[in-house]
Amino acid sequence: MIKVRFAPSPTGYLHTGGARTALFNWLYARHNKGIFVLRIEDTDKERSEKKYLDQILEDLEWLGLDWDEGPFFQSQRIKNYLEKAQKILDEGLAYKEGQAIILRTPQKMFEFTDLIRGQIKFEAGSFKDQVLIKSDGTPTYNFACCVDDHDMGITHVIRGDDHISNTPKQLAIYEALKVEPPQFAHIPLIVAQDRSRLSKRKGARPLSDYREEGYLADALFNFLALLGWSPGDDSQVLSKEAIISGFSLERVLKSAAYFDAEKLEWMNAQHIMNADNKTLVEKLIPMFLEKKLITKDYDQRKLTRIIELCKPRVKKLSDFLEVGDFFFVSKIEYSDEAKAFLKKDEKTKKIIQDLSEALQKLDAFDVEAVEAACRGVISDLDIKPGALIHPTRVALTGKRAGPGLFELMSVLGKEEVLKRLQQSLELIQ
RNA sequence: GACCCCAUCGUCUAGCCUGGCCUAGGACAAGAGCUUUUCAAGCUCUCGACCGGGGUUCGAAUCCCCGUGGGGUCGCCA
Repeated sequence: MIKVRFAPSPTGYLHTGGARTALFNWLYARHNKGIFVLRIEDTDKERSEKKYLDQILEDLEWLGLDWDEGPFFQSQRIKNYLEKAQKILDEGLAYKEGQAIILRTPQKMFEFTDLIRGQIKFEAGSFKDQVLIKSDGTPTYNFACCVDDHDMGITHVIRGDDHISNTPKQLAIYEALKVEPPQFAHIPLIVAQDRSRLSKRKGARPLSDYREEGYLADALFNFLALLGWSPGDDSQVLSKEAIISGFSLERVLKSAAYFDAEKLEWMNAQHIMNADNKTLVEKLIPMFLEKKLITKDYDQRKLTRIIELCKPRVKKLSDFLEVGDFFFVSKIEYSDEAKAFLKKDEKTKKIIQDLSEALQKLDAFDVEAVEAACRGVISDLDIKPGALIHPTRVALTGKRAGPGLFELMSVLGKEEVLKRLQQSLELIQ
């Protein structure tokens, strides 16, 4: 049974790099029907914080990376590390320096077969003795990591390739522990724009940022999966299920990738377009409520229709607020640009008036009826369609761009449309 | 500096293992056009890469070697 783990340390928020490591572990587990373990490496008491832990758990859940075991906390396993270190000490493989226990690293060549990179060899004598237990009685990262990976039965350690040089040190520890090391797979890092390591200063953003900005978890999941892995064909927009079934370490690349936010935006737009309206409505309602665009007694059907109309013009969930806000406000705020647009043609007044009259007579206010009425006015006045459509759009929405006019009119409803047209007349001289 | 890793369009990548189907394919971005009531979406097209040099071979993006470039690690941090 394959068993992998994600082992973040709660000394900072989860960023895209960490999330991708977690994702690949999770995918490997799910693809192979294995187990995904979550372990919290909180041996650094100074820097570990509860708020980071909470954030990490929340972000993993949001992304959809559920764990089968844990979270286990290293801070609760200190006794275990001490015992294991004591045993190594008793066997004469380590020595003490003050309270610290230090492993005598054998001066030999260490090698292992990386599942992604193949054979990796380290020259003999390229590392010093390794501290196992620090003077304060807590284990070092490398030691706790080895003890836990073994105790928890981890079969595959999938981690960032910045850990390649930790591997020989850990091999030495496994040797001292007298246990078989797990298999290793070092995945390429996500790098900053200048190809150096991702950091807070260099573009590493907390996962929560993406969530708050209105990215769909599935879109980020999809995008992250495609960084360093590909299904082998040309497909880009993939469902979670497709990614799970296609995932393999053999198809993971060796070279680092840059996180292209623009492509993520596109991908998010694709996932929004593919999402069914019901799902979107559910996600959007809290946002609309917060912005006070709707009240608790909102009209579910109308909302669904609005979202359907705005869908293709939106990249992030938050964009729905800007694209579709005019549907909800009781009084349109005309921008200077919009005012100028309405003013520039004296015929506009007549057009709006005639249109109002034509619409007044309508019983049904569906898209077809509205369009017929508009077309009627257009031909009566012998004008180009744009001469009616553009000013009417501005009059009704305060914007020069947006969903199709007839569609939005029918959503707004007869009463509201007439009211807004009336309002706009005041602006037209 | 030492050790280790990596190297295809600006970016993400397919192809590399099992050499010929590659005058290198797709996607994002950019540009042009179509569609059209606007903006999007959609569709079509254009731009654009095998780091360099040596081998091996009838033939190399693919195999080998040497350079070069970039990156990572060298903590009683994780």
